[in-house]
Amino acid sequence: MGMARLDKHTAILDAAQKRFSFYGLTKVTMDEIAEDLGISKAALYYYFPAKEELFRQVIARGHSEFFDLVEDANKTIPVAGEKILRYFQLYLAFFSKLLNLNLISVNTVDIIHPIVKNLFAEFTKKEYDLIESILHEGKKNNEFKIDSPQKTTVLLQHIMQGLRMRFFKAARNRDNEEFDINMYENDIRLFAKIFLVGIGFPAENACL
Amino acid sequence: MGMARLDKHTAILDAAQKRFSFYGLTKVTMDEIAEDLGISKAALYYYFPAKEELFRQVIARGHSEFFDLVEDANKTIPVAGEKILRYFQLYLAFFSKLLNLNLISVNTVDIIHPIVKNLFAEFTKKEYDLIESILHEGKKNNEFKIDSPQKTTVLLQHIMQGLRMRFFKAARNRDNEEFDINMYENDIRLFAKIFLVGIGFPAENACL
DNA sequence: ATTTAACTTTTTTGGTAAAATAGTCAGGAA
DNA sequence: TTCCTGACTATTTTACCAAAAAAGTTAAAT
Repeated sequence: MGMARLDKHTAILDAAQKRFSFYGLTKVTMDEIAEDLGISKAALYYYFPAKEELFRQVIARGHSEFFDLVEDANKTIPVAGEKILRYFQLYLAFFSKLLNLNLISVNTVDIIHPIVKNLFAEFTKKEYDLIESILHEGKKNNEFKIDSPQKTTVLLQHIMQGLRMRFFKAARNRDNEEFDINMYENDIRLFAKIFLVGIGFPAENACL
Repeated sequence: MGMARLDKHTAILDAAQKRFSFYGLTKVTMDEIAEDLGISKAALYYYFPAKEELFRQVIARGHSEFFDLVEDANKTIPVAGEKILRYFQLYLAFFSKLLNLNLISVNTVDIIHPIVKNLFAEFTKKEYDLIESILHEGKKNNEFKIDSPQKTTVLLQHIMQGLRMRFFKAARNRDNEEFDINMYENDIRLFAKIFLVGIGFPAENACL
């Protein structure tokens, strides 16, 4: 008595995520994932045509979950400043989760796989649209004092990416005594505060 | 009739810098540097006991030059906000120079050489003291509204490092259409603006 | 005190066979 | 048909080693 096809799909993604998030794309074999699920490798290939595709879907699912959360939040928040604040929080929670599970390898891998690159580009694009629309809205409301929502969005993304990358790197060289997820979280929190005040949103509200 | 010992030292550092800044530590041989100088490799070793030490001194000299400029500037500027602004400018100029000369390899090298690591740590330490003292001064003057100069300094450093690292990475994957030193410069400029306003320094002064 | 040619030692590179892993297929069970 | 398996092939990674390159040394010359 088998599962429905969709459940099976989900079960495979879950198992794959468990492995990938611990060891990264290259250090996980399809045999291992199949064994975790108690099926043969060939069965795995019945559902997923390639390892890379499986990996891609694991990451894509994570991204979707994140953006769903963000969009839900934005529907219920009327103030642009609060939306940004909420975005920072969700972003932090999302990447902290990935970090704890060691998705590190995805981001620090040096010879960047084209798949990862594309996923990252997609994520960045969606994130850009999201942030840009919030900043634009905030500017129209006179909540924010910014010249260019576009340029500010780009900067914001670059800073977030930079902090993340920097953190991943520190995490890899463990000898680095400053390696600490709290440091990353503190950075993001303090940055959110300074950024919001810097673009004209009252500091008192920035209780991140 | 040979040069004075110190001039020779400097000439060697210049020649080495030229090579290293184009090709990075690993892709330059001592024979090449010696040939550039028109001397034998053994003569080179007479002045510098090891390749790594030569490399170290090239970088250390660059760092010294940078900090000398910053300290000179700070002596003549009374306002903390202006000092920070000037720091951003000098920082940008310094790393733009390194970037043009392709010191990239130093920063993107994956198996980070202990030498590079130490140099970087020293740079970070000096930079920390410098920025922290400016922020502290600005807080005492009521120029800046910050809770913790220490934490703010750490954040500032992390953001600058993150932006730099992100840029280096983009520069390596040239296919990345966004690779552009102007983008990096624009980021720094806009960030300086937002940061200063964010910590309470009047925006009008931020004419970076 | 400086420099060199010739030397030794260490590191990097290139090639290759063996092992590991991705991916396929003919057929069997549900 | 839909799902799955064992046994297969094709590709990639690893482990090894010898040759080449580069770091570093030394004895002797200026």
